[in-house]
Amino acid sequence: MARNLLAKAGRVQIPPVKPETTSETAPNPVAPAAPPRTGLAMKPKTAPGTLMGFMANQSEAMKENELLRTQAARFEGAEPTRLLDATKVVASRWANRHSSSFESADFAALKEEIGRAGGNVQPIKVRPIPAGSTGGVGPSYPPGDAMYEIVFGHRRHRACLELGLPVLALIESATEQELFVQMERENRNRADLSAWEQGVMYTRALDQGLYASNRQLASAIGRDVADVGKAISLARLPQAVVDAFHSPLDLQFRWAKPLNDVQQSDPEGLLKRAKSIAGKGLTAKEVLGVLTGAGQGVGPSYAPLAKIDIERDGAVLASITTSVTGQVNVKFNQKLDEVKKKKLAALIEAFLK
DNA sequence: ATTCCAATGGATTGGCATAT
DNA sequence: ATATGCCAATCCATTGGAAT
Repeated sequence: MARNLLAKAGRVQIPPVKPETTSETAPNPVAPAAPPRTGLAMKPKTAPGTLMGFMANQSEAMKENELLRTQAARFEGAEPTRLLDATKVVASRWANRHSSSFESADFAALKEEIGRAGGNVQPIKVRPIPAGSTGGVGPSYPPGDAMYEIVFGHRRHRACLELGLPVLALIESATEQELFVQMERENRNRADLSAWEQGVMYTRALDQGLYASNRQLASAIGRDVADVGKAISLARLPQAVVDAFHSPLDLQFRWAKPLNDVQQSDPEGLLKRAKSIAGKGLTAKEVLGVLTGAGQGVGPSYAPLAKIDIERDGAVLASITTSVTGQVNVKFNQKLDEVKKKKLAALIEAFLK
């Protein structure tokens, strides 16, 4: 399993990434997450056995040459961390952060921490935007006015920007695809990017031709194509459907299928229901239940989620619950003897006919 | 020119394992 | 209990070559 993943990653020339640690400080010419990859030079020592075998057959001179190239490549395009004017740093065009990401308690805590420290201790990563070129967003920048595009660290940058502080950044050149892959990996390693945000990022990359297919994209970022597909289908849901949730960040991977089933079978009904509950303060699961048309004879029956209690003299004897996937569970709050169980089985059988 | 067929690539689905 | 990651099986569409 893990081997499989490594093989995939190796094929698309992505060196293993170890998560950044908070102890990292400037200057650090070697980006931990992104040694530039150029041809053979990027092959790590931990490459698959086939490569090891190949290397073993090289002459000493060739091996030394290879080693030097590898070392040189690690510094190629890399610069030490520097304090940059936060206003000279822009989000990349692949930026995937929804505005809610900057309104959460998490972000407030991060901002406060950065404020206390007088800046971000853990550097963000940026790449220079060539003067006169169109950067990640917006128009081109005048020559002489150095601008940078964020590879990762959007939240840290945003915090510094709002606090009026300079942002500590590691500057490194990167191609469009490298930028995308690094950004995606960093975000996913930090596990703070929602399914929907991931989908938006992937959708953008596909729409702009960065990758030709879901499969190629998934392979490039070392992810399963199934999960990429789920994220994308969430991101492609109509805006009204996304708006029905308190925040798009509430959308879960596993809801992609039920929502898309309804989108296929009853698009008008879906939109109607979505608009009718927008801003009503329902929980995400309740929204899902309404959107999937449970109990309305429309589309697949997913999740009416409300619990039904069967009571007598004020005591709950049994209750019926429904899972998000539509499984109905009946729980008895008392023991049943064999006779009653058999009777129940017969009742259920007759009921399901 | 048309039809058939196999190979290939891409996407979806459902199930299982693991983590939280 | 739920969310997530991973995978095999399956379906679908496209492509290219062979046969007619």
